[in-house]
Amino acid sequence: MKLKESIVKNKVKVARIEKNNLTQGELAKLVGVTRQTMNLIEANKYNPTIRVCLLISKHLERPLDELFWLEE
Amino acid sequence: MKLKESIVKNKVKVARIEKNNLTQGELAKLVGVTRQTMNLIEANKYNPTIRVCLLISKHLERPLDELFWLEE
DNA sequence: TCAAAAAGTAAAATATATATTACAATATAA
DNA sequence: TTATATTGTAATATATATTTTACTTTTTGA
Repeated sequence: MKLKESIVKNKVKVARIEKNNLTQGELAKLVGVTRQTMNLIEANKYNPTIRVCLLISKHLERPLDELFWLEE
Repeated sequence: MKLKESIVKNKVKVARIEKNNLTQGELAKLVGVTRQTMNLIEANKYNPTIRVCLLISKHLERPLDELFWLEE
């Protein structure tokens, strides 16, 4: 069975900058992933796990539903 | 770099039953995953992707933040 | 300007989410 | 009861999230 085609979009980059001007590297470290992973997430290049998303949400102090959504 | 140890918990099962008494199989089909995947998610056996979570959220009409959270 | 920091990106390796198949255990309805 | 639907679970295979390493491009501050 195949997943629906819907694509996940996010506003992590905006929220990260609004949060103390964090760098990608700093946020990645807080969350516990590599900077490259954070970079790809911000660029909507893939589909992170809910644990990573919850940690991003926690450190940026923004609700999940505000940070991530389905496009189309 | 290793992920923090925090574990993702969810209340998909409760929300699924509250939503028209959906079965695991029916929800899985709506979301586009197998029943086994849905079963493992409900049992907190692993860490689904944000896309699957967003699709669950959509079909159960519950916000992500209400369905999934970090424990400890 | 210019140097340093931050961000973008890519290839190969690894870890793990998800599928597939199959069967056992439990709930439900007749 | 008993048959059937639903749920729990397990082994193996596959797809993809994430890491590692490394380099280029862009931004920023002196």
